[in-house]
Amino acid sequence: MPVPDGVANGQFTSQRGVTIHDVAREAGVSPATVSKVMNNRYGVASATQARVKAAVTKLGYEASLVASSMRRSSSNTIGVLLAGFDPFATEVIKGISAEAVGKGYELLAYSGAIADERAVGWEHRSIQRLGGSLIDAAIVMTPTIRISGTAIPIVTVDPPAGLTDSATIASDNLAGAREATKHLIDLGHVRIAHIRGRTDLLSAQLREQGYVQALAEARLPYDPSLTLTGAYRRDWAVDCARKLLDLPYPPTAIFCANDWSALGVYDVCAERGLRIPEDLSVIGFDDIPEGHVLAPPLTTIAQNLPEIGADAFRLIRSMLDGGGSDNITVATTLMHRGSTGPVPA
Amino acid sequence: MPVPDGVANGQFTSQRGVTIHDVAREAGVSPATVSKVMNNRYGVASATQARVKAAVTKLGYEASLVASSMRRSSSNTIGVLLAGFDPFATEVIKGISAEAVGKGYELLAYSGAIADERAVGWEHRSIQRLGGSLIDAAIVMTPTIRISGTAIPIVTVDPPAGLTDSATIASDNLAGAREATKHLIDLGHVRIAHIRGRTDLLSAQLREQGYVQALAEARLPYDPSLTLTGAYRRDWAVDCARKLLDLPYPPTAIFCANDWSALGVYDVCAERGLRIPEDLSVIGFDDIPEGHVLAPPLTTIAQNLPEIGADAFRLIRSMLDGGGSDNITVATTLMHRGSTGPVPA
DNA sequence: ATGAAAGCGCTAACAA
DNA sequence: TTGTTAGCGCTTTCAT
Repeated sequence: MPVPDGVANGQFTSQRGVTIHDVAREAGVSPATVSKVMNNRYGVASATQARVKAAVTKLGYEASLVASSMRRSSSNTIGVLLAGFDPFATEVIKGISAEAVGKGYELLAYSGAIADERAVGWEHRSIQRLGGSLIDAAIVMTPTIRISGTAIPIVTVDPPAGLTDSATIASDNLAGAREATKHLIDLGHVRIAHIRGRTDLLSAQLREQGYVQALAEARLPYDPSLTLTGAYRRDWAVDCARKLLDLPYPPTAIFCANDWSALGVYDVCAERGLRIPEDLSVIGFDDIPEGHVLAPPLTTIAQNLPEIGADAFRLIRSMLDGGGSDNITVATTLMHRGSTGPVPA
Repeated sequence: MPVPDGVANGQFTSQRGVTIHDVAREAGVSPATVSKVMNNRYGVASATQARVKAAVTKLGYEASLVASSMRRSSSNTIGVLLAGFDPFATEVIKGISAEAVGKGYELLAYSGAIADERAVGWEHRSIQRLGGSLIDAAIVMTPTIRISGTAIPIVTVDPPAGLTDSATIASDNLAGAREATKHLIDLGHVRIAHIRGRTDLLSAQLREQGYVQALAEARLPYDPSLTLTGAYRRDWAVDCARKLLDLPYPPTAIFCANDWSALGVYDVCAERGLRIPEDLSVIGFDDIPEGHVLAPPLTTIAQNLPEIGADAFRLIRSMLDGGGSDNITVATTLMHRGSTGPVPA
């Protein structure tokens, strides 16, 4: 194994990188002066400035983010706090990142729940550990609990139920669910089932509510036996679909609270030889890539995840500038593909 | 706007969060004792321990990552350094994150190129700023330059040309390109063009090399006029495709260095009324989602991005444990979809 | 215009 | 068993 230049022993022990003291020594000035030059403060002779800059370039010095953010109040960095880099979080991050370009902030995505199994409360830990020094503000992705009493501005993406007093961004789950259900109604369906999500999550509550509203708006009867809990899980949805199809008067269409649940419905149709959409219409929510490659491709309600991220970034910036909190909702889009069709004759 | 508990004025000024001193005061001990309790050091009376723990819980204290990593040598955190959260980087991160679960490390993805326009050299800056204190090691995504003389172990994903002396992970671009070309040859094609990528990148060089090798292995003539530079860009590829099809003896198949280039070929076929694959076979590289929804869906060489991430994590861990550097190559997969077929009669 | 000194929050070494 | 001291790298007064 070749030794990189500048590393003495090929191992990476306590080597600390080049510090402000190294630059000061090289330039023959004090660390304070180097700091002034680095931060463009007034009161440094241009000759000294040049000497320091030369030393900085020669040594490849960059101020340690840790040390400077510890001393300063602001680090110019916005934190994105998440439990793990799942597809939802990463799509939102792409939106944050795109919006952040050229705005003068660095982005730092921190996944602090990976180390220990403390699943609940990771967001509090992450905020405490990074807040106030390393990051000036945080965008928290789908937290498990209410966050309160933080020292920095927080924007919550996909908030838990009951969190309306702080800044939040989420898809318009209510309108999306209404549109999904209305789509089935427009196709002539009258007996429409709903496989709902995790009832402890606000998103699932709103999607169910949208379903109920759409039925009411169309003056269609609401049959409680047609709503089962799939908990956003494919395996649970399989059970739900079986029960639904075993009903004496089964539904002709199912609105699934998410695409994973819809996949479960596909499974059951395959096992029973039911054709989609001829025998049963299926609509999902989220628009995951897996839905595209299904046969037929899944009709679903797409979330605009990058837009959620962009909104989150704009909101956190405005809060950093002294602006107030807000609760933002992002429009969804009906993706009419192959899994929904007219009611069977 | 409601005021979160614990924040005095509704604004988030210099509020610093709860420190070790607050806990010490609350428990009636010294900060050092609190530190010992937090880090499970021996030599603390169990009564004191209980008192400190109670104070910690009451105040919701978590040690500042910045302060502790500044004092310690290790922070237990692995950094993922990137220019921005693009699709390539995020897919790899998913793999890193999945592999990191339960291994006792935190993950910190830092995008330091967003703030200023210093496109080249962002990786050096990020390493200097975070290395040695905030992160114990770094996985650097597609750097623009050679990295050398770092104080911490570095693994490079998708390295630039000429970087073989340090730890690297990349797709097996050579074998993938060979397989793509061979696929076309097996279909009976003899006149196969190549729209190559950015010639300054190692990946593009290897893909072109694989194309040439496959031709040689099949004892097919290599015609330099059939290789044009698309620079991984759709618009450039459009020009390339036009030139290729205007040739007196045009190719019957095109191997594109990436899927974006293949999209450009699709554009040209549409504008000229050429059918894919009846009139022209097209194969790409990367397997981006956009390729799935094309008509016909794009045949391509899929990179196993999550596997690249997982390998990167494993390698960096082994280096942290004193292991040596390595150059790892990850297998690609031919995705035979609709855009390649037998040579036109 | 420059440098000395203090201190951000934490931990390791040492003293009591 | 506990507390005191020093210092990580940096920035910010405040002297000089």
